[in-house]
Amino acid sequence: MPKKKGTHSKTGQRRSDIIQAALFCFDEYGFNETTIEDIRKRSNASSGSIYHHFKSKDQLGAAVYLEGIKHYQSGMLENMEKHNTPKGLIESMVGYYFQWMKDNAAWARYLMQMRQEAFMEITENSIASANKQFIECLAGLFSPKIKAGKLRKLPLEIYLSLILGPCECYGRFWLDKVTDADIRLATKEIIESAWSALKM
Amino acid sequence: MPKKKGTHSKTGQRRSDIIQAALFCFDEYGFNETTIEDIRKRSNASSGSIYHHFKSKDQLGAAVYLEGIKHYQSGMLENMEKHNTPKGLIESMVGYYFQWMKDNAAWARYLMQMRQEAFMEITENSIASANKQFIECLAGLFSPKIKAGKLRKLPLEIYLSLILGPCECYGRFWLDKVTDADIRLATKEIIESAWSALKM
Amino acid sequence: MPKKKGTHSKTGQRRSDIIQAALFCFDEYGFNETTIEDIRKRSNASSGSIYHHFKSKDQLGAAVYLEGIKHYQSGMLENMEKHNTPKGLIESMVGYYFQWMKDNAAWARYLMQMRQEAFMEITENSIASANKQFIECLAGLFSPKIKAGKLRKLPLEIYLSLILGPCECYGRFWLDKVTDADIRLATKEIIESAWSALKM
Amino acid sequence: MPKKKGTHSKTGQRRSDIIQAALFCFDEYGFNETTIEDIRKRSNASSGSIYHHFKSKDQLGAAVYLEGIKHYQSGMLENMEKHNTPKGLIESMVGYYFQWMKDNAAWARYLMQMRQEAFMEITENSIASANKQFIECLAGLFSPKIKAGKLRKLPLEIYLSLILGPCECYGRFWLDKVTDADIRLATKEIIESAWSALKM
DNA sequence: AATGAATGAGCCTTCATTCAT
DNA sequence: GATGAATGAAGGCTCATTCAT
Repeated sequence: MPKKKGTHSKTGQRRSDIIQAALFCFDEYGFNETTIEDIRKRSNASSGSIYHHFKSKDQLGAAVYLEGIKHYQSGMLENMEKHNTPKGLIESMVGYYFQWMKDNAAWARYLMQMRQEAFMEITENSIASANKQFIECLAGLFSPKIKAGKLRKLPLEIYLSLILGPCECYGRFWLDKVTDADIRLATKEIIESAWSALKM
Repeated sequence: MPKKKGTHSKTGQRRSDIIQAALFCFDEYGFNETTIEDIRKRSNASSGSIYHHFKSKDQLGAAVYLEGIKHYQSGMLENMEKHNTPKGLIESMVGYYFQWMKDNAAWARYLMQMRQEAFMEITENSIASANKQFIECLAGLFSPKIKAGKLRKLPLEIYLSLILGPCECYGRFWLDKVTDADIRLATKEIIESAWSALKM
Repeated sequence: MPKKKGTHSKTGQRRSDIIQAALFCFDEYGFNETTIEDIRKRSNASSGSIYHHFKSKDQLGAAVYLEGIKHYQSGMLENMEKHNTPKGLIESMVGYYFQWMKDNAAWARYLMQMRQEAFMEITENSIASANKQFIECLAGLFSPKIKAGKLRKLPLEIYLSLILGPCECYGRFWLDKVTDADIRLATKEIIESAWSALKM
Repeated sequence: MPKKKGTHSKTGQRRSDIIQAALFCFDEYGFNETTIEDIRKRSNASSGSIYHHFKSKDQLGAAVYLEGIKHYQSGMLENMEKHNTPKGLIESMVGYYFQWMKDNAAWARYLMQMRQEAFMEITENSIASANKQFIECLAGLFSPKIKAGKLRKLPLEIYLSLILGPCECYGRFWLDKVTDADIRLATKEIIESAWSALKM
């Protein structure tokens, strides 16, 4: 009877294991410093198996990235739709940002770090289109409030900068453990700051 | 059979050339994708000369980083000291941030990208101590205003997040040319947002 | 686009080929002058394959060394056990020494040359322990004869110096072809010299 | 007033310092592992100065070697001439061997280790001719005793093997501190062994 | 689907050596 | 004679990727 490392053709367990192992390693050592061998060890897969599921290391990196932003973005949008008031949108963005960050610290760090990487090109724009769609959804949520005169008419980039910019900055403090960061206070202050700037 | 490219024992010209060449390449190709050969070509130095001035590629990367933050941080502090009023501090931070970013786009991109890298360890904390000193200077500037009741008493991380967080976020849009970003507008809005949140 | 040169998962043929190629090169050019490329060419392995089997060039050097002394030492002990009389031990040591040297000239040169190298540290004392065991076995063979009053009671180092010291010295003459060395004569003389010094 | 590291055009102090520093490093790290930089540091000379005195690293290595064997060989011959009797020659060789080894341990180790190196070629046979001359002198000392029927007629290689072979072997034990080696005993035993083998 | 030995291009780094001062 | 920044050839080693099994 030959070896078998796992049983499950359909579940995609192996694929999922590899992604989790890769995320762990990328977070621990950095993407470039992580070798396929590292991922192999942690996932209990063979290097051949990794290449069976992902065309290349970059593809794997992109897959991890894509899985991360999809999770993050869809969750945020869901959350915003539940609190679809002018202030509620802002509150839910900030609130969700920190919540997701705390629940998915490794992913949060990875997404921040990889933002600049040349993944767009590799994934044939899966990532770019996810981002684009996210932006459009956000626009779709804010737009009615602006038209209704509840929020100021400003470019979306300003909205994002005032709402998520501080979150990212504070989030990095928290992730780096540079501070014993009081996320509750930050949440409150960032919301107030953005609300006072964006409300009509 | 070495050629000599010029002499300059004292000027440190060679060292400076290498740093400039490295910055250019790191920005153009990314740190990991840049080879010593790339830097050699662009700096007109030999690989041996590069290693004469920097112990390793990582050390060179750290030196570039350090030079960048020192320039950025000292400039910002200088600027703030010239506008040492409660609102002036905020205005000069935001204003300087964008000004420096526009004047030093390559460095700005490099500093953002490399933030997470393991340079701290290599430089024996030159970077960490530069950051620490910067933070302390900022605290030293804000503290009197807070004590005088002109600004709210909040952790410095909140101050930084509300002032520089949006700058970074918007700056990234600008650097990525994702938008035809109106920096003037962003400056105004970020200042107002932060001021309304931090003023007493 | 790798070529395959042949497969042999279990046989360890590749590993063995590399050791043989390395020994040849080390003997021909010297350890330091031998490049991995030299060994690669001669073994028909890829450089990657060499590093798959040996962690480093030093490790490879140590593996060659270890294989050599194991062969030499076990053969000598075997031979001595077959001639386990007071004089027989001495005769078989000297006889085997020269026989092995002639049959394994490259290895003999390599062992002599590398004796001082810092291999001990690398191999986590595989070499040191092989030597220790060899010494103990020798002691185990001589000891009964000494206790039985057939051989003089002297430190083992003296035994080795009087028996193998001349062999090494003469062996070096032979290996260096400094002389048209008459090994038969040397064998006879060395045996007599040692025997007359060590017998009771 | 420019720097001056030492004053002495004629004494050859600098050259001598470099040789001493080189010997120390070669003994400590091995010839190949020693860099010019190591020697530079220890000798307080500049790399340029080292190359002013020696054409190359190999030349320096050879110079150290040559200085060593000249010292060793001339001392041994001197000593033998003072005890120019059949047994006296053997006694003085063994006695001097150990005495010199103890007084010049670093040199002794270096000479043993470098024996195989390709110095001959570099030094235009300075070493080879020193060796040749040494051998001839030895032959010149033993020859009369052989012709006078006081010592057996055997090839010089046998003489050397029986007298110096054991010395080297035991000397190595001593140098490696493998044993708390009793040199007095070894001297006596080696002399007796050689004498009984070589005397008529 | 899985395995892991094998591949080899490529890169960082070392270090003996040179030479303008 | 001395200096040390500069040179660049050379080589050890890594690691993403392949493929026979």
